Amino acid sequence: MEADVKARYEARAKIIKAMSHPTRLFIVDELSRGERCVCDLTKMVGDDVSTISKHLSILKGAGIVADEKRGNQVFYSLRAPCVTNFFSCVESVLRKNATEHARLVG
Amino acid sequence: MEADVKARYEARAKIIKAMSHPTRLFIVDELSRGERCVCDLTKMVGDDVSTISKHLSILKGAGIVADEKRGNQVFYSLRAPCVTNFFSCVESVLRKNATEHARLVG
DNA sequence: ATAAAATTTGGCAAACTTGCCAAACAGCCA
DNA sequence: TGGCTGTTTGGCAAGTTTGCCAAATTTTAT
Repeated sequence: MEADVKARYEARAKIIKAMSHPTRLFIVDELSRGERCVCDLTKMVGDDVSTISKHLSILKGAGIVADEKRGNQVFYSLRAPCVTNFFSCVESVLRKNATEHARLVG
Repeated sequence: MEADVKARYEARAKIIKAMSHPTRLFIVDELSRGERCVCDLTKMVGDDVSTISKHLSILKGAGIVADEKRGNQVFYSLRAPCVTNFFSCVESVLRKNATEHARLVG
């Protein structure tokens, strides 16, 4: 594969990779309902706040979320709401997988 | 997060994770144009055939592609063509990132 | 049977990811 | 100022992913 084509797929993969973690997917789903501060997300997920902060910085680095500081809180919001569209496709794959599995098991 | 909710996001993440590699993304893109044998994909990507085979088994394990053996070749095809929809969103994020970057650099 | 072509599997080292803790940093208020 | 709350960063150990090679497997052809 030529270097420029490869670079293109690497750039694309970086964005998808940012979504490829259960916690980050949960965060994206939650942000689709409106902005949330780090403290809210931390309470919901239940991991250490430093862990949540790092997940958020990965999403931000990919350009998927935006952050805004207000007072001593940081609010995150979806910068690319279209990522929400991934869910319906993913759900359809999961349903198809479940059906196939049921068929094989009998 | 409750165990069942967590399991749900893990299942979703597994599918997105399967797409989160440049080579696998290329393969999905290529398969959107029709089925391809492992040998075709290997030539296009230029990695070792065992590497391509492993990427394909990850995509298959996620339920994204299907395989069919014909003669001594194995043909892969998209089992979940909706994953192709990811690309337009990813491209829009990349464009937005590029614009933002240009703005910051001046 | 034997060989050749296509694909998968096992194994391994290098690189990357994850999630916790502790420490640093920033903003607010007494 | 000092302390408090909210967030980010550095560091690290454990786990995961990647991509190559060599070996095994499967199918076709001689």
